Amino acid sequence: MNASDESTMLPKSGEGKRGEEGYIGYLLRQAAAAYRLRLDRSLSDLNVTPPQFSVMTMLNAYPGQSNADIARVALLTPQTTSVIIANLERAGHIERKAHEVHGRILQINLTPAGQRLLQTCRSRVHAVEQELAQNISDSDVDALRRSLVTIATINAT
Amino acid sequence: MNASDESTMLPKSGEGKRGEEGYIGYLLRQAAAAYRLRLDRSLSDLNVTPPQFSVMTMLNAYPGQSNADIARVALLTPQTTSVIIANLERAGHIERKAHEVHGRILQINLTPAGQRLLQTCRSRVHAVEQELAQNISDSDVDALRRSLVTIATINAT
DNA sequence: CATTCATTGTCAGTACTCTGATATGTTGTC
DNA sequence: GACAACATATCAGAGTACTGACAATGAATG
Repeated sequence: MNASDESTMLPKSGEGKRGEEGYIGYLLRQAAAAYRLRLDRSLSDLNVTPPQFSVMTMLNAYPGQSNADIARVALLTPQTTSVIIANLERAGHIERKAHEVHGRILQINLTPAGQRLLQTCRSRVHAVEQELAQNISDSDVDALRRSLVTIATINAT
Repeated sequence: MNASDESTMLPKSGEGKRGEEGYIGYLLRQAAAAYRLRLDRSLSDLNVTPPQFSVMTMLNAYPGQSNADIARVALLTPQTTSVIIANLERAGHIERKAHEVHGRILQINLTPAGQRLLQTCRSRVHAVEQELAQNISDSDVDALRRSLVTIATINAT
């Protein structure tokens, strides 16, 4: 049951103010949440979250980075990445060792188990990505990527 | 200082795999995080967060909804909106009262103070929205809205 | 009427993400 | 060498968001 008697006044998702006429921030949040949820479920049996997959992908491409490096690349704060990296370390997917020269820096690398896990994750993520691309025209996908990069870059502190 | 000796190998944000060629989920997450951060800072002196603004906007448009209603409209779980609504209630921006007929439902409404606050928030959010729209072509904004609605709606449970 | 089912609200637990603050290590300047 | 400036890591606190589980209310079915 609905709380109001005029429950028919509630627009359905994707219509009116809740659709293409709404705030961009609102649409952005919902789209990101929906996509993340799909990814979440697709990776849930592997006990890997989308942010963890992101960090592992970066460490695979650029091994030996520090927590601060990861934070810069991911456009996140060091405190945030610290939590994600701590969870990855606890699960045995990554290892940290002190930098030879710089005593305070901790260099991070994927463990062999982490590399194998990353491979499995990658195919899952690709599948979700494919599914998405099939529901949007190619030209819209191009515009989408362009716009998202712009939004992410405008005020990237 | 950088953790690796080949620090120049790190691509800058918006370039290569970190740009228009990367995962859509990755771009989506970064764009949503960047936009949310801008909104966060623009509203910080009012002690209102973007999700709280969303909920207040919905309650203004459709007064008397329940927590479960809000969750459905916002495409979030009731647990999530419950926390947001509890914070809004603690701050005195909203009020909850039992439904006359249905004993368990709690209907939510903005307080007068909450309505005034919403007006202030709205102008701030509009400004951020304007700033964004100026950096993206009109046709790309249209495609962006279209794509975001599609993504948010595809598997909206 | 009794049982079942769906809805509502909420508790507990986990993870992600921010701000603010603190301690430690490196570098550059005097 | 002493000191200031910067980078790194980390602690604490708050808000957002999920899954899983539970009790209470109302509706539907037998």
